[in-house]
Amino acid sequence: MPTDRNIDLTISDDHASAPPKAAKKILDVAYDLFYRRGIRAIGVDEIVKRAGVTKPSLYRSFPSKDELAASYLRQYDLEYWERFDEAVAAHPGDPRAQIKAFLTRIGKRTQVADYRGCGMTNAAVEYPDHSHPARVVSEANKQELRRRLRAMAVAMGAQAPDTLGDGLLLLIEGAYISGQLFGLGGPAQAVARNADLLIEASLKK
Amino acid sequence: MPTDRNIDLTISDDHASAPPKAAKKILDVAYDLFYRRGIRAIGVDEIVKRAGVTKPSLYRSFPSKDELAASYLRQYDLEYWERFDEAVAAHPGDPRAQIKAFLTRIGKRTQVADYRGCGMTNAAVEYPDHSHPARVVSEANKQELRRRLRAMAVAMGAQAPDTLGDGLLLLIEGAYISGQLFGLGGPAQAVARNADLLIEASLKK
DNA sequence: ATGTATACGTACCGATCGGTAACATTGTCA
DNA sequence: TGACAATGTTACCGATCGGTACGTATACAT
Repeated sequence: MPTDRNIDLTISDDHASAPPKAAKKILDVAYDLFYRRGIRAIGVDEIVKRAGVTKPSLYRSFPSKDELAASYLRQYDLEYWERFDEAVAAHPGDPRAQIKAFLTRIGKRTQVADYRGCGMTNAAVEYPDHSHPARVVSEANKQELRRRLRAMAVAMGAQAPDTLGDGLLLLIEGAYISGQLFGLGGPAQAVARNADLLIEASLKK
Repeated sequence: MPTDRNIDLTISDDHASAPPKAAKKILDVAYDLFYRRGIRAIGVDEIVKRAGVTKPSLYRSFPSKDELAASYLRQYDLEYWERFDEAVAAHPGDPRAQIKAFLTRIGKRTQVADYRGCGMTNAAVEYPDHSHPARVVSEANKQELRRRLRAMAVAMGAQAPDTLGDGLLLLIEGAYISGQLFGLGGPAQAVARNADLLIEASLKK
């Protein structure tokens, strides 16, 4: 009875057999390690050790560490938009409330010890080279975030929707970063309030 | 930005009196490399090679690579507050104009290819461990930034000065990060405009 | 049972990591 | 001239880096 991890996965994963594939265990462990401690800081040896597999197994499922990092971010991307869409779905037709819900959630998440910010943002900082596989995923995620925020600013009827959308993006990125810089009681807890203030000022007149 | 800091070295270089200090060459090169490509990404071998010195020379001047990184950030800190104080000095007694000047400058600096954001912020992302020498310097710098922004929000007569100060910090950090994420035409160019909007909204009533 | 394909493990690779020991060379000042 | 401090030279350390050659175990269809 070696592993009790990933039991939650079996909920959607039916059949009696279906042994937990090495690739999934590797990606799960890599996700956690890469996010919490950084991609460059984690070696493949530690990943395979914590995943209970061996190195060749990793390289049969992923062509390289860089591609494993990109896979981690693709998974991150999926879950990111799930959270985003949840905030959107909670307030249909009310983009201002959607933003507020999303930012309130971010603000809350930053108020925990050892908060590590946004995996996408962190990866971009770790890899300045625009051609790095991980950075490609990260940049695409941020472009999409910008697109959505600007669209919501339009829907809110902002005077200068692109400016407001970008302002919201700046606040969000600032929350991610200052969340991990300041820890509890940091500026990130004020992100939703400031965003609402900014929205208010951008709709005026 | 660190491009002009080597000039004095080449011009005033030795012959006459002082021998070229290895420590300075090392720190100059490390500054440039650490900032542009990241601390973890740069090995000591590359630093000494580019500095034209040898490894023992590095370790006679700096106890470790981590301490060299901290020294780089201490230098960064000095230049950071120089720039900040320039913006302040340009508008005596007018904190709102000081902020605007500082943010306008940041917004401009982000609009260049291969912009790499804030060295302090980047170092904190690279080293989540709060006890890391580089991170210690980084966190102190950010605490000071927060302190100053909040004080300026008070001076501006904001309704909730701590909230405004923190909001400005979020915008600034967002500009640093999105500057390196989006490159030219990114959201960071709107930082000063959004800050002014936020200030306006925070003074109202 | 047997062949076959797939999954996994043992052991290893060369390169690079941060860091050091021991000694030679240089410039400056007295 | 002699002494000192700073730097250079060469060679090395153990650990870890990302990555792989190659043999072994298991599953399944025939």
